[in-house]
Amino acid sequence: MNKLLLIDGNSIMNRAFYGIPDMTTNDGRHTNAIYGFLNIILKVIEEEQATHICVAFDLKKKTFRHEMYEAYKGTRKGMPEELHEQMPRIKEILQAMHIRIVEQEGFEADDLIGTLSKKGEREGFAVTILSGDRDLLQLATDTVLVRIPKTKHGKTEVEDYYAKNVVETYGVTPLIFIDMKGLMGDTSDNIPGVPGIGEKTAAKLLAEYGDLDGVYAAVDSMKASRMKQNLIENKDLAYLSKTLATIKLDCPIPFEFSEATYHDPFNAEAYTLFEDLELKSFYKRFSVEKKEELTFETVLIDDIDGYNALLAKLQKAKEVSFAWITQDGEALGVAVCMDLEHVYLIRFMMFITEAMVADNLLALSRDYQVQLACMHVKKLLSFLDFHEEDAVFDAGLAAYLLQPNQSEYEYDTLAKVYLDVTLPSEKEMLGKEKLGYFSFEDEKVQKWMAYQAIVPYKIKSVLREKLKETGMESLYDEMELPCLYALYEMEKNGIRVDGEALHQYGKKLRTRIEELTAEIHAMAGEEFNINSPKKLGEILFEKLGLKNGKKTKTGYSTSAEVLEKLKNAHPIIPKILEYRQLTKLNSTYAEGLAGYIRADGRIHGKFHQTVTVTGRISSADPNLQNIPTRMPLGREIRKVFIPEEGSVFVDADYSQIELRVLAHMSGDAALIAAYQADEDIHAITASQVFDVPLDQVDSTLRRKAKAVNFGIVYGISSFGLGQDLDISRKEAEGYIEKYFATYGKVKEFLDRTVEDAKKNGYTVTMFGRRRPIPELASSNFMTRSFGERAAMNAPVQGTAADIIKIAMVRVNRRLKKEHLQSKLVLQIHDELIIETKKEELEIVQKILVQEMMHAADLVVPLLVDANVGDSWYDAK
DNA sequence: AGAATCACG
DNA sequence: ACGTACGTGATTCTC
Repeated sequence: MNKLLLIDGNSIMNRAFYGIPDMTTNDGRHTNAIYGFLNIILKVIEEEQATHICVAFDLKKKTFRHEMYEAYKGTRKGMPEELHEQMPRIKEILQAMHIRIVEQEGFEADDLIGTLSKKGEREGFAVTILSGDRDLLQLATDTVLVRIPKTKHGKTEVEDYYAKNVVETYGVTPLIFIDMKGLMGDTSDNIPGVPGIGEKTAAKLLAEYGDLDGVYAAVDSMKASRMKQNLIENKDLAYLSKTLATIKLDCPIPFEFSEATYHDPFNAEAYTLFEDLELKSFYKRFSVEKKEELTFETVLIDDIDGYNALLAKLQKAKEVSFAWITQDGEALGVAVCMDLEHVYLIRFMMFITEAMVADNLLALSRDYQVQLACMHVKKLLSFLDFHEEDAVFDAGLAAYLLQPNQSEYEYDTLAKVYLDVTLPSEKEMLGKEKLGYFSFEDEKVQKWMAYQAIVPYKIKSVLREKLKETGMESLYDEMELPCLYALYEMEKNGIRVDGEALHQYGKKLRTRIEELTAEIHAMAGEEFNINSPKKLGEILFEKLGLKNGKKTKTGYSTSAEVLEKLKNAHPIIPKILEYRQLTKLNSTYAEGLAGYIRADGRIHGKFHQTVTVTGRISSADPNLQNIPTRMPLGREIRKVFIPEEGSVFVDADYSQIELRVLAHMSGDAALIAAYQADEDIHAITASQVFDVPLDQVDSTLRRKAKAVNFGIVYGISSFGLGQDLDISRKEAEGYIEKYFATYGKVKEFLDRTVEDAKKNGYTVTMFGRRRPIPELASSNFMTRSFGERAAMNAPVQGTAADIIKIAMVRVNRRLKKEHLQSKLVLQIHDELIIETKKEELEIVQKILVQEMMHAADLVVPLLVDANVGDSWYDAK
């Protein structure tokens, strides 16, 4: 039997748009609705095994029913621009996929679907209607199925309705469903209905009187009530609503279903559109061979003569790019490229050893003046002993500066952005394949290796050019590229951890956790998983009946913020708070860190340079930038981070670097004066904002002022500040106004920053680092507001990040140049830690403090606090 | 895979 | 009227 699928294009696009987070192509075109739409319809097409498909759309021109509504109540809201721009694109895609589009001037999509469904039924199709709009339920019959997709916890589930299911759910038949809409209205569909009548009442009335006419025939005999009054007063509205809700079944349809067969959707034409919109998850559905847009020849080098001949050519080349091919920390070979026609794949083996090739590559840079390029230099340094002076071009790093909001910088992404070429990703090429000696003979593996060498070769000049254009060339050459070597040092050095002490700490925690678990279960009267916010919420707010079920998203919030307010409501609350704290310390730190201690007794975490949008470094595996310090018990962990024998830690951190940067960038005289006089900035702010003489500022006022200062740096909002200080929005508003009255130039600076960012699409730090903020162009208030706050924060946070990068580079250089054995071990955003040989303590501490203080020339001093200790705990 | 929570700057 | 502080990463639970 032929299956006809009728899709309500507008409503599904709408659902997809609001259900899927924003997605854009690299050049900023929105695709979330298209993506969601295709996902839903392809899923349904597959389930239904549809043979014929029509997608109906509304045309822009207003229809009769719209006009009736607008006559009733103002103008209908248009769709947001981000959705609007996706409409022509989805139609283009459907066309390319040979899916019939139905549009008729003067008719809405649901009228067309109604008509088509009747026509389909008459012609013997099994008809399925897919819509996000419950209005369409009136079309359900014994054979016509109406399917309504719902997003539940991120997953799309589809509700199915035949006529009998409509009766089960709403208590009325699909035809009477229209009358029901007439009575109850539908806010999402802009149908007014009769005031005071909702789903329950409407169903009751219709069950009793049959239909709308029946209700009104009997209205006079009803006993006096508010409802009766409403019915009588709004009779016209009820009938208007019914007309609004009635779907037409007699539109002209100028084609036959034979012209709507579903065939060959994943063809070459469709592929180019999917590719253009970067809808990668659909690529695999296409069987068409991908066009090879990067043509080159791979040459396998696996004998010494071949290698020597290649090496001779490389030594005469001007530019060479390469990729060190590794798996699980083991090097297999190297891909090399010195022209656009060939990629040489050097396979490590008996006579072509890794060490030899590594030496030869280093020599290319050092002895033959060859300019080298590759993708992720820091990852290579454990194999190739490049130094800062070698100036190997890092395509990934350059691409990060140009677009720091990208999630990764692998060859396929770089090729798409800078060459407009779509290459299969590593995952697509290799899957879960394990590489080995014979992989060099596999064509796919060869391609994968080759891409990693040829992509940097091809894009290097483009990246250079763009860095110049955007004024970020010196940022790249003088800050980011050298910084990578300092970061590598820290990764290589690692930090020593006392494993036994860590174990003892964990043991102490676990003992207390067991006690707490028992106490909490006893108080709750049952055993349950305290780690499950869902279960915990049920226990607290249902079983124990605690009042504050206030914050919800997918249930009750049980965050510390909420629990803190309930502290005195029930003795179980403080126990839970303590339990939370201890389990966090145990799993993330005590147990988590233990797994990272290597044979050398040290933890070698990773420092990522191309992750944050603002220019900061991030730390992972493990994250060493969020080791506890704020709470005493958590802070204890820092005692297990210790220097090796004969060394101590020197720990130096900037004092309020972001506020100082703000003072400099805004040029605010009051703020600058305060810092130049080395005043307590939070106390000064308190005195100004709260109109209190400086000597009468107590700790509470100072704390509040500190929160205001933080708020300024974060892109102040009265709501956020109010939340943080637990005061009213109004009160917070007052603080902010007073702050800006005191520091007028700061306000000017923040306003100017947002304005420039809106104009340019990005913010800029003192050192030229850009952060794109596409959210500023959003038509969505919330998204745009976020963009504004981010714009206020980015130059400040970013400049601070720039400054400490400069300091790191200079400190690292001096340690090397002065042949010191001390080594950088950690960077925590405004803090640097050096594991210092005791005999070098004096000089190293001086170097660290001096270089940090003078890393940037601001109009206010950059103050640095330094401490020495036998553990991280003691050095802070 | 994503949400909730919480550790840091 | 909209519903929020900026920037990260790890763990656990839930789907």
